[in-house]
Amino acid sequence: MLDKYERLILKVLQKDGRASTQELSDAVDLSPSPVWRRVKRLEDDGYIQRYAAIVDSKKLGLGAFGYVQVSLVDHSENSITIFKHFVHKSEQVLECASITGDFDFLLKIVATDPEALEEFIMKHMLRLGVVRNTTTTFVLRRIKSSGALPVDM
Amino acid sequence: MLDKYERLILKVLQKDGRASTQELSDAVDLSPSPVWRRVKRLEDDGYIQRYAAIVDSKKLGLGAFGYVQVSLVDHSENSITIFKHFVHKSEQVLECASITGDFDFLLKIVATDPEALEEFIMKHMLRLGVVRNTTTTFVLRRIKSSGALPVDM
DNA sequence: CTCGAAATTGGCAAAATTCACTGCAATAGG
DNA sequence: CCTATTGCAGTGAATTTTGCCAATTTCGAG
Repeated sequence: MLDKYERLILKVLQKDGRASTQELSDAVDLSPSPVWRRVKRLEDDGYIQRYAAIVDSKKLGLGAFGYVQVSLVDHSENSITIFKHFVHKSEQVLECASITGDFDFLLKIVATDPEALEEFIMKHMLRLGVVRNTTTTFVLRRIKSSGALPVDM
Repeated sequence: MLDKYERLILKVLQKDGRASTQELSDAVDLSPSPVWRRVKRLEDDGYIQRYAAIVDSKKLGLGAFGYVQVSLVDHSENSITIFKHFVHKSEQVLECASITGDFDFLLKIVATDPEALEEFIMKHMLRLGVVRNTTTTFVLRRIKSSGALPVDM
């Protein structure tokens, strides 16, 4: 599957997505050409989906995070479509997953402040007409965020 | 604070962290040099914290995600330190936040499969001796993940 | 409100570095 | 001994980075 070099490369690239072939070569202790071939393969085969700049939320004035559990009024095709569409078009929804338990979805929401967060839920989410019930959990402090995926070694 | 070009640049770089100055220049409709200066400023001022490769979890054999709410046995300095240390050293813990509500922390965990996820909680987290209680919510399907932060425009 | 000086910012061009990418001989591993 | 992979070297291109001048905006004095 993945050899030790590929695993190392993934590890490094998750921490520094702009590492050049040369830098990777140094970090991984393998000459540039095989490193380059591996990176290319990792990209082509979809191990690396894309690259992204990680932005400081506070600097952007986004000081409030919350997790919102959502249950829908029904589970018709239509309701689900409406809700998913809302999730995808709303930039404030950072993550969304369907989950086990009493609720259908768990969303991670960002906003400038707690009031704005509540407003988002009230004014936008509940107005969809497909949401039966929600439970909001506010983030007091972010201890760890967007940790890299573990690459077994 | 941030002008419209900087906001656009952030928007693009969150989607493509490897966009070159030239590419940004085209996307933002501003010549390369001011674009370059802006990117540099965004990096130096900490708006851009770092760059990262986004890796496909399934390809790595990581097929199980879960959200785990955790409450500690007490809130002594010591217990909190132990728990936080565990969170930071555990690669399987992708996110952690202290939260409002009945629990103290909400963690996002990844594992190869549900059993491995449960094992992680049982064998590793509960063995810390500082965890009183946990509630695990399994992710059935990821609808949206790691969406870029909204940059007001 | 107008005018003009100062400061900021954009655009162009050039330089220098670095980078991606490709053959090929050497090498290692089975 | 054969196959797969490495390391090296080279090449051409793309990228970053800097300096300079023009354009634009800002802002205060009149």
